[in-house]
Amino acid sequence: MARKVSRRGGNIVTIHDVARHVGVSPMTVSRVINGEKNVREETRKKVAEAIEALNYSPNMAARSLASQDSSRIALIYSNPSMSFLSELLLGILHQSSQSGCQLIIESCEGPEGVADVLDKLKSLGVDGVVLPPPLSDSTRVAKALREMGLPFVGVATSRPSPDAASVSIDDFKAAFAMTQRLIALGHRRIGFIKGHPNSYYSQLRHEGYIAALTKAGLTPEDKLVGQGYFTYRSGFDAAESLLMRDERPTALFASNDDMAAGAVASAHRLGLDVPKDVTIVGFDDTSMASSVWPELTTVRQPISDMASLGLKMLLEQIRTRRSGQPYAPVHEIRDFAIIERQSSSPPGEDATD
Amino acid sequence: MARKVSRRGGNIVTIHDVARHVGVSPMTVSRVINGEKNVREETRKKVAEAIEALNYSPNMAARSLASQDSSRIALIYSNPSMSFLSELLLGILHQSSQSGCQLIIESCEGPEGVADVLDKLKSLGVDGVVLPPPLSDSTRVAKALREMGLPFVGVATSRPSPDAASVSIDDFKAAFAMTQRLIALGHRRIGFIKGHPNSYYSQLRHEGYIAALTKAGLTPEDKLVGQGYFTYRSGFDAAESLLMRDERPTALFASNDDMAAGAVASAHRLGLDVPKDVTIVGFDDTSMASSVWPELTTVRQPISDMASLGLKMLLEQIRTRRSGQPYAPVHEIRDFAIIERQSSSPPGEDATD
DNA sequence: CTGAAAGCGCTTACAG
DNA sequence: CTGAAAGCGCTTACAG
Repeated sequence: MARKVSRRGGNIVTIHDVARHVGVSPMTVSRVINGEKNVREETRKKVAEAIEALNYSPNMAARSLASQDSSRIALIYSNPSMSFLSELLLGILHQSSQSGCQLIIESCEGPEGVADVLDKLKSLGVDGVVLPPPLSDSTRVAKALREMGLPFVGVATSRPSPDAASVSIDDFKAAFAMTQRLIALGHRRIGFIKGHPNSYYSQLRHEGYIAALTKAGLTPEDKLVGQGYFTYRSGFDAAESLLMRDERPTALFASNDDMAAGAVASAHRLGLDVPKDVTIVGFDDTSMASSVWPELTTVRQPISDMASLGLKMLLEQIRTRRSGQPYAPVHEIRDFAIIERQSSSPPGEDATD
Repeated sequence: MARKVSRRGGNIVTIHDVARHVGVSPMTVSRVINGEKNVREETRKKVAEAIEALNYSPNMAARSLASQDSSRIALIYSNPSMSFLSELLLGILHQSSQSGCQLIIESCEGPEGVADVLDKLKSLGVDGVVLPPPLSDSTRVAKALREMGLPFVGVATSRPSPDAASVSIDDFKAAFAMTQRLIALGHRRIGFIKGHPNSYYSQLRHEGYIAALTKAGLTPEDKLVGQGYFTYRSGFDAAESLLMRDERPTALFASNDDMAAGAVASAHRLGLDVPKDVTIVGFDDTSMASSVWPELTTVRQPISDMASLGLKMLLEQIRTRRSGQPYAPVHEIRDFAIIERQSSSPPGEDATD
């Protein structure tokens, strides 16, 4: 019975092998695999055991060909932080290998780049798009996608498109929580370094900072707030002017890790110890946060999980649409976490013990 | 003729549509797509035009199902730099979406982790493995894979397994070239920060530095060499002791970017300007190099290309093996590039103009 | 140089 | 609750 060996040398276990092993039809095995309900419990169990015993694993190609469910998903990105991107990719890949969808990655530089990439996606027959920041916040991109009739999901968006799915954290709440933590440590003069002005989540983080200060009975002061642009250099510069004030802040909250790292460098250059002389905290928990020294206390976004969930939601959306049912966009909010590392301590003390 | 609409709502262009459009058989179209030679030039051209006109793009699932060529490729990694990983992933993804192979990503922590992951790969029916550093340098992992009979490729290996494929740069030559560049700038007292002692490429880079010095008639001095461990902190510490010497080096060559970034921070803390007082250069061109300020002059490895090529080679290897032909492992060497940024200049001058 | 037939491993749509 | 048939879009292995 050299059935499997006809074309190929190997001996892959197929759904037929499992079926024969149990004494049922391939159809029943298929049902078990896909978790359909109308299978007798006893049958299901026997099939499951056979699957285990034969070490069967479904052929994704066959499955997606047969079910016509082979979604081509594009991930388009433009100029994100590399470490952000890598976490995102990890999550996406994890999910895509499970879902058996085909992934296409495209980078688009500049505003014209986006149009070109969108054209390309169309001709590639893409079924859906994953959008990381800053694209996920672009109303222009959202509009274009909508006009193309292409489903999409925004990952880590601060301004989710109302008619598209999204996964994000609550930037306001996260900045609020981090500021509260700083206050709980005993800090009263807390500086803030804003991100790029055209980014909405930068604004949300700033507002979270203000709100926490206010709630604690502290007065937010403009002179304790510096303008950054999410870059190391901008964090360096902003921190420098903040730290050279007569009444130096005892803590600095930079609204991303690159700026926080720049702020640490600036403090060092001024002869200040971190965290002994000044506590410096970041936001995002990118690899930068744990690369520099001292390692940065920061707010962690579970990027990888968010990306994985985002892709899953997108796939469901595509399936729903295909079946002709109406689709109600889902906006998921994931939990953030405050990660304490060596760059923070009570004012005037050293956290590294 | 509602053929395509039978099961699905859409109207995907298939090989049959193209065939009908041209007036040939699907087989001929298939041949054109796969670049087979036995097709008349005229026919080929007409088919190519139809493909263009109909905007046809082959269905990967069908293709890999029919050709039995659907390879499951695993990428296993352990503790690499995130920015390295993201470049690698980009390259791998680019290639895998073109080749239509299924990608599985597994992280393995620690030496036991590797064994577990390998077990998992086996039960998953993986056809080949991509190995980034430091796994790509592990003789243990190579041996285990060999015993499992699983083809693999090492990406950015300094010590390629003789019987497995690999893609790398010439670390010795790259370090040699960077050191020569420093000498050409006018530096004579050039310090070096070594990487982790158990890493072979760290050693190669050190040897390249020594060789360039020697070739230029300079005497390599042990006291100009510091021991690092590839981390920011270790670069910081090593640079500190190097820069506090009486005869301070005018340039520091750190054998990766994280250490170079740490060295810059250390210089700043000592009140030294980079590059005016000391030139500091790195190696790898990870995102760290362009995140910090001043941005780092460094050696670029084309990670993404290397990964993409590596996967391609692996796929070829699998195909060759399947056809029963003998496989001769290929070791590809890619070109590196010296990237000049703001952290280097002639001694005593400022490069940022 | 070109094509008709059979098959890849799975699922959909029907029957029972 | 279970199964026989047909088909997903492509390629392999033969013929001519």
